[in-house]
Amino acid sequence: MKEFPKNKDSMRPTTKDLAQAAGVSLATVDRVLNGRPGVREKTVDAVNNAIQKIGFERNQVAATLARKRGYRFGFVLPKEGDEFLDEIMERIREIQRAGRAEMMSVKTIRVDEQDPHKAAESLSRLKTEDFDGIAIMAPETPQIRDAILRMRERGILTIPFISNQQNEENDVFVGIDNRAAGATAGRLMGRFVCSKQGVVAVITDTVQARDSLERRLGFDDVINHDFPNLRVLPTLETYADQERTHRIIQTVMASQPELVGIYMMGSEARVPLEMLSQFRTDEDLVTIAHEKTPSTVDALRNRKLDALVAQNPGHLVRSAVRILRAKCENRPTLASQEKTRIEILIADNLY
Amino acid sequence: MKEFPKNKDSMRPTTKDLAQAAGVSLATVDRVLNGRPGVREKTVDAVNNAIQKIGFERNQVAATLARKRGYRFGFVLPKEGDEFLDEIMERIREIQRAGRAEMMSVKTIRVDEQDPHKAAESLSRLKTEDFDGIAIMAPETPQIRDAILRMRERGILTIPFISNQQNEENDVFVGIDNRAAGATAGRLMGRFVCSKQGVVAVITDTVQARDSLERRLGFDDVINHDFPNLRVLPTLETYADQERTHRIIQTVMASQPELVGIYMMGSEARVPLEMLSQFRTDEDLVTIAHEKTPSTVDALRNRKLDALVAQNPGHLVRSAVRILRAKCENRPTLASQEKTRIEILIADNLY
DNA sequence: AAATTTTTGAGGTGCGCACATCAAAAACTT
DNA sequence: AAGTTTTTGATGTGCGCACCTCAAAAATTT
Repeated sequence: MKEFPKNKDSMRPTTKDLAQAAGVSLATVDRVLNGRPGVREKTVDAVNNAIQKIGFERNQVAATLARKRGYRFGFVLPKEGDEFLDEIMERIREIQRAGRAEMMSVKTIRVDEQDPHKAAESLSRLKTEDFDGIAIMAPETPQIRDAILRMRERGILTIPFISNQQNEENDVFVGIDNRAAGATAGRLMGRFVCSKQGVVAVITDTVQARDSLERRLGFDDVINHDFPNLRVLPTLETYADQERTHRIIQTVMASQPELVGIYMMGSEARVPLEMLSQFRTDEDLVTIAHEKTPSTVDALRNRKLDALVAQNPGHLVRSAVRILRAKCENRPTLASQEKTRIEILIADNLY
Repeated sequence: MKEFPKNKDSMRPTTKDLAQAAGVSLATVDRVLNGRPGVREKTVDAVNNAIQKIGFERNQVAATLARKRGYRFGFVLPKEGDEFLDEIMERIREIQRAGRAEMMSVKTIRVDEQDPHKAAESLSRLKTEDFDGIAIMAPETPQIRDAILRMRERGILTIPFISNQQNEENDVFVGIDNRAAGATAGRLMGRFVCSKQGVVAVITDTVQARDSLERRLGFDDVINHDFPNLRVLPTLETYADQERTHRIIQTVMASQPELVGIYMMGSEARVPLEMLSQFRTDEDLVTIAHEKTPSTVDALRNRKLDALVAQNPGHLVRSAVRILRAKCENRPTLASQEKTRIEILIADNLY
């Protein structure tokens, strides 16, 4: 005689039910569910059919508990960074604290971005035994691309983080579409300038980075297509150097009387903003920058900046972790949740 | 002789370690952790001190598994709704599917918004035994407020969802600051109009809803303060009636030659947008609406709409669930994650 | 001091699954 | 047909905690 089910929720089929439905033992169910070897294809099919038939879904809570060692993820980040990177790291710290209760540990690995060889070497030191998955934010250099490929060959799960690596089939990528981000900045610029004739300056750290290139493309697309009254100057590179930034801004302000807008295209707007507030006399100059950081927020509040095109650092970090975890557990993700939005921030929706 | 720890991760203190550190039994630890009665205050303190001392943190994975009946949450939603509500429901469906694997069930309860008595009655039928927590989206009427208070007295965990209920100490509220949302719309309107002289029309379903009132306040704030060239007309109410919307828009277009902008303040922009595309001749008319829905997205793409001020439905739903769950598990939430952002959408960042 | 109440301890059970071991059965080889 | 390999089954253990019962100990009352 069968026992009564303890409650309605417990009606969910378990591995035991699955074994029975498939006509195999629990051991075989385990082998199939966890992809262990030594099972005939026929048997695998039988189990999979039974999964469909009874609507079995693995209880991830029980599975995680049974794994003992929870999940261990890593974030590879550049050693030197700007305010935006600080935000990212703060969010990683948040998830480190929150993850403990859910048997998840998160570590950061800092690599030297300036030296691709050292960076690649750091990557090659990462061991399969220590990580279930790694999110990598690194510029696109041959050394690093190779290092990532070798990591994959070693069986480490990796996903690109914020800066995309080109030739990968991008089944996943945590970050924004930089071309669309540039287009967004372009349209805001066009609308805020208000059909005045004029020129627009574009400033960034370096156009070497693919992100910068893509943003510029998107920006130009929109301006050329929809705002013929504006002319965009060649991109000015600061090389993250304060002196140089100073000179550049001084020069462009002096030599371009028709200047109506400045687009700070890199993720480091702090220094250009400082310079700008020294020179700025024309209250009508439209300024747009990227990323929400203490200095951009401040500038937005003080009307030194008109708009910000941003990606949410907390979302980026949590999305990376969710995606890695889903991959480990062989689950799909919620596409709608993992698409990182291009946010527009003005003084009123700074939250 | 002590055994070796199985691995580094298992070094996390367990309830057993806690019991030892506090000098009490496992049973007492359980009583304290789960707030069961019959423990002297002194003992409770001893356990809490030990928690601090050894850095104990309950393993939520194990706790959830041991609870057997996972978590059961509910969403109270209006019976009749617009496209925005459709989006919300779609996201609830998503989380229903995803929640199964994590021992979480989510149900929706539709109530008649038009009839506060019936709505209140529906609420009073909800039982403690069936729900661990409920998110409530309902207008602010005395009957409903009472019903919610009585639910709380019955010991049901509730949080306001999207439409805030006034006099609550808002320790939690899932939704946006509508005043800031209105201000955001106001600034976009002001900037997009480009210092032209003119009047702006404001359309909504009904100004009865607190959301509408607050948005209008924020909108007026910004326009009055920063855009003296604009004059905002009294709010036009459509009562969600197609005929009436038609008349209203026809009238305002005909009687206001200086009309430079229209702010569609409610979450139902579909009908006004349809009407507008019939009448609109002036390409310079600036139009701003709320919420990302099929019709607003379409309008944005076709340049019938200049900007959208929106809240992300998926985020709202997931945030509500995370908050409810955290409350059940007596955990804090990540403040940065649960603050719903006021999004600005234009044609280029529609993702 | 005895009776009563309150507080605590000891111990067990099971959630659903991962992971391990060993033996038995089935499928191929020679 | 005997041996070899592959596949499957039976069975156990434990992850960390919730939840339960019963008895013992401590505190309080009479």
